[in-house]
Amino acid sequence: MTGASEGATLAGALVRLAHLVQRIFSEVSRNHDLTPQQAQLLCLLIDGPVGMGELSRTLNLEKSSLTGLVDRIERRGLAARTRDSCDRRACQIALTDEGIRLANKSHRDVIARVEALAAELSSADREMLISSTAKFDGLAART
Amino acid sequence: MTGASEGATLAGALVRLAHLVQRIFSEVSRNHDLTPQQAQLLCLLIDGPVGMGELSRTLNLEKSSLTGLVDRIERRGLAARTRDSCDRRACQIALTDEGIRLANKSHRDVIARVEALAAELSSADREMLISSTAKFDGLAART
DNA sequence: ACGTATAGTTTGTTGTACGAATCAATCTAG
DNA sequence: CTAGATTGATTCGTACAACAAACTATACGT
Repeated sequence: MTGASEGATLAGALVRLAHLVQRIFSEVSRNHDLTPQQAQLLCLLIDGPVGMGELSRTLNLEKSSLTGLVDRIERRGLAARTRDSCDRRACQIALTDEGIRLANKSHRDVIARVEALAAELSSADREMLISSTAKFDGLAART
Repeated sequence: MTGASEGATLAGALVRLAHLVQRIFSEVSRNHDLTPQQAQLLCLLIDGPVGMGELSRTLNLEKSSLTGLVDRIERRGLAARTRDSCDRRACQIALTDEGIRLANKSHRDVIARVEALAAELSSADREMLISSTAKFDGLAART
């Protein structure tokens, strides 16, 4: 992932950055007794119930993998399946109260940790970082 | 991971970015019949043999987890353990010829995919992205 | 109504990751 | 120089993650 002497290549910097974010995410998850995947799922549900199909797409997970993940999150009482009224095959995954609590806490913590790291950057640098990464993300969205 | 309506927050952009890099990494790995973890290990060994201790630290993995990962990579003939001459407890993990081939190919592919995405950015934007992410990585290194 | 497509689950397998216990080599006091 | 602590790595048991293929049930088009 690092390796192969990339001093200031774009890819190198981005890969290191991804690794870093990943680590933060893992640590935060662990602090809340969640796996990174479970925390990620919770965060994805913060804005409201989502169907399995959409989850599968945004998480890049096979439907079968997702079933298990949701099973475990449900077994812990953090979310629940509710049958979709329009389509009786489909279901929506919604956070429980406990799930909302945990999701918000995790989300908040991740943000805090990232912001803490960035605290030493000048606000100009922060702006640049935001705009350039956002621009990059934008490119990817159209793929 | 996304969720919670962060329009242009720093953390939000970085998390999305990490997710994106992660996805690229997964796809490339899969194309070479590797898991992301295995590919990451291979890339880490490109610059030469590394000991278990250092690997464990840079990968953020418990020693016991690493043992299994190296086992599987070794079973596929991509790397080999060699006892350290100075410390007979320790061992160095070195790529085999086949491992070198695969590692380089994977590494190259990841870079290519990232660069392809960034190709549409103006060179000024690329420069900004590089310098700002590198600066951020630099901050984290001192943690 | 029939066939096809879609949404999710089940099943079986491989890989990932941890912690606790273990083992051997090394280091360090005394 | 040896007893005890430390360090580097493996083993074992367990839980989770991820996939593919096969399957169930609902929805939809003609």
